[in-house]
Amino acid sequence: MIDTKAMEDKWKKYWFNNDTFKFKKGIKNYTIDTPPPTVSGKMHVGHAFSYPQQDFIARYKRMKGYNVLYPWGFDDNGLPTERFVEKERRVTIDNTPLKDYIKICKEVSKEAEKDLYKAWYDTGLSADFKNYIDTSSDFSIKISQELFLDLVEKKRAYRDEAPYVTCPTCRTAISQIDMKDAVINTELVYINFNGVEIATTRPEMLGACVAIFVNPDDDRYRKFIGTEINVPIYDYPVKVMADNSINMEFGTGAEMLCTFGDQHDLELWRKYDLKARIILKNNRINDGNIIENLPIKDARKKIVDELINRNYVIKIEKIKHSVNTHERCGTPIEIGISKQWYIKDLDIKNELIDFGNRIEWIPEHMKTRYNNWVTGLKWDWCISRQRYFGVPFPVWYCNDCGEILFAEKEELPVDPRLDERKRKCEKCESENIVPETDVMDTWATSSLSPTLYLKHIGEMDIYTMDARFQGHDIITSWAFTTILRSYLHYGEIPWKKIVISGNVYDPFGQKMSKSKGNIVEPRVIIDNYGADALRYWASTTMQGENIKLREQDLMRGRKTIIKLENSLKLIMLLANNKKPEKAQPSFPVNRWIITKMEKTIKEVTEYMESNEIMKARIVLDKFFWNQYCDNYLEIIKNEASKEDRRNETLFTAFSVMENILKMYSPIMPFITEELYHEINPSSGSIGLEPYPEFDMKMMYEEEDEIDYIIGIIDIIRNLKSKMKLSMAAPLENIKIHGNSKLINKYDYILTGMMHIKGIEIINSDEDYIENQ
RNA sequence: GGGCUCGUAGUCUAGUGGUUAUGAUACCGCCCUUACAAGGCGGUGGUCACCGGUUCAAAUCCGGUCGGGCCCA
Repeated sequence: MIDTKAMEDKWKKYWFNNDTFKFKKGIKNYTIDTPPPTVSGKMHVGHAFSYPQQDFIARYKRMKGYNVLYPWGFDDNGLPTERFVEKERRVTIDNTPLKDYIKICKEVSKEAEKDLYKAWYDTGLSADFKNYIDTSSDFSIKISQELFLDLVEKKRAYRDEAPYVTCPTCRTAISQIDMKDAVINTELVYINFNGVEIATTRPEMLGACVAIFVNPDDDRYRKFIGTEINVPIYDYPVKVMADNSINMEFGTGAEMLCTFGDQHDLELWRKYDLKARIILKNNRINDGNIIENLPIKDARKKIVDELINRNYVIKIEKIKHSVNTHERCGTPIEIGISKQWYIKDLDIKNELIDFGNRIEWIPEHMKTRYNNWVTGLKWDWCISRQRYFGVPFPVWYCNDCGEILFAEKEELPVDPRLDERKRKCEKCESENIVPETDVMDTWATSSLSPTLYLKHIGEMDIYTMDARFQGHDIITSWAFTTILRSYLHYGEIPWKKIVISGNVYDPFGQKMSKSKGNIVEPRVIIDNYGADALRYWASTTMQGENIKLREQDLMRGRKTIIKLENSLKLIMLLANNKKPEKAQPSFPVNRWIITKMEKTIKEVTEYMESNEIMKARIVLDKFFWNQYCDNYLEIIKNEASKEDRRNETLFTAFSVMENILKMYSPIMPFITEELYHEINPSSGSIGLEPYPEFDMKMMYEEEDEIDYIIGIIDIIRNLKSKMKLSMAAPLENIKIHGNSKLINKYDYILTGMMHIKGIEIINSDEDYIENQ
């Protein structure tokens, strides 16, 4: 049996050394916006499932004569990389100078890239691995900064002192994209607010209270609306106000509005243009009264004790409560006020929905998620992060007059934090200049992937790529921000098509996770079954559907590899290892298999064109296993020994085999490359051969006749099976009832294949066999 | 709470109005046959989640119920 590992290594090397998959721009181009995997994680089986799905299309399009741009990249930018590096090297920004910190981040991600690179490379992807990009490289920083300046020019990027969402653990601003809901156990404290009873989950924010809110339909509080009452302990007056969004069922139906307890506070604060009392900063509360720089938990205890002492607390209730948290670390978010950079997008929701509509979504219903997200946007996109490893803002500030100073395009990439160049304020000539110390959100660079890939090869003129492949979990981040940036910079859609892949679950439909211990590594699958089998498995589901990882599905791929190998071995054997001369099909059996093949080519091509890989593969499987192997090859074991039809039959067997290999090659590139070269030793890669074309002229009317004969064969097989005979056991004398004209015409097929010694044919409307 | 999606043999899955519901896998029986036992041939196995409606006709369309999954609050 074939040594899968050696074979795969051979062809990977061949493709790499021959630049087989290098893009050369032509007239018919097909461009793919590859998701750059993040270096902070491992390649998991979800990747091993989704990346082959884009490779199927890349390889198919290449064989269809397109010049395919299938680039490769790594995302090693931003907070995920910082966390990864801090864990690997035990460095933090507190014990490392910025310059060294950045250097270490680069080093560690370069190392991680090497391992990752191999993992992806081993799945047989036909991406241009020689020529990949990094999102943290000078090249990427330059483009990201350039396009940031473009947004500044277009008045789309702005800096503002405004409420912002922050993660106290990561000590940085985050955006709506980075938030996730979580249910936590907490206490609901009922406080007597000098006459009005309010309930709050955040009593520590009491000193930040700027209003009391009730529902206008709430009879209990109607008489208080418009009046002022004093805040307990702090003893200053706040107004009682009414808003429909207040839930009468929750707590007492009356809430205190603090700057800022949660997002709802912020919404009402904006709506009614209230004052701010900021007492919470960096996870600590400082109210200038009874709490001096205490962490939230301690502050909460202190204020509740104080309220109890002064008899303000009515009761305390334990509840489950849903809060916003930072997705990456799980810490509940805080809302503060500070200066941040934003990209303005709330005013173009309609345009963004329209762009979404102009892109083909596969599966289509995934567009709804995008639409829901865009419709539900509440904040402009905050792109500044108080972190260190990322794309720096090309920005300085004048300490004297406050002017914002932007870098010139010529000096990009630039890192104002490290850059030594002297600057003067353009407005007041002051030399008292300070750099912007924030870096950009990773999505601010990832959202530019089409630009990064195309600029990298200097082909921006083919902008609007053909396809983006990605997971549904990042529709609201990567897909959304890419569409947004594409709209803002170019006024063009980023791609014509977006293909969303599903998730991988364990055999019981459970999500794979470390804690459950049900993680399977792609490496193990490749070692046990081969990369082709892994890819075959990835082709067993419809686009966008989830998949369960089950051994038997990998087995099926493995079996197909073996079957392909053996079927070629058989025809080589029949041909004494000599390639037959070219011949036109004239004998019925050959015409039959060619007709079946043409039908298969037509169907497979149609399915490949519409991204329905699974259906294409099922059609091909059926043709290969049931028609070519089970019937055609069985028949020609005899036919190939007859001198007059030997060459034509073998030629047909080989050419059908070649087309089978070609059609399988996008899914199983290794075994098909191997076998194709066995037939054509001097040929180039099968991945660059033309895909089989449907030819109407190759459809022959013998098809129905042979189909009928195969029906008769099935009956004989059934008979032999019932008689517990081997298929090779001779049948002495049988009577065949059926279409005598046809059976007579093709009796040589029946007798040869089924080892029949004596045959009697009786005309009948019904097909059946009598054995004597 | 809102949205999306799924529910078809033990398991996985195809099937968007029309014969007897597709295929894989598992299971059972037979066959080592001049490629392949990780093979071939044959077979068992289904109230198409439930209720109602539209229709000559529903797994399929519509409404509801129940149950899973995901996304967003």
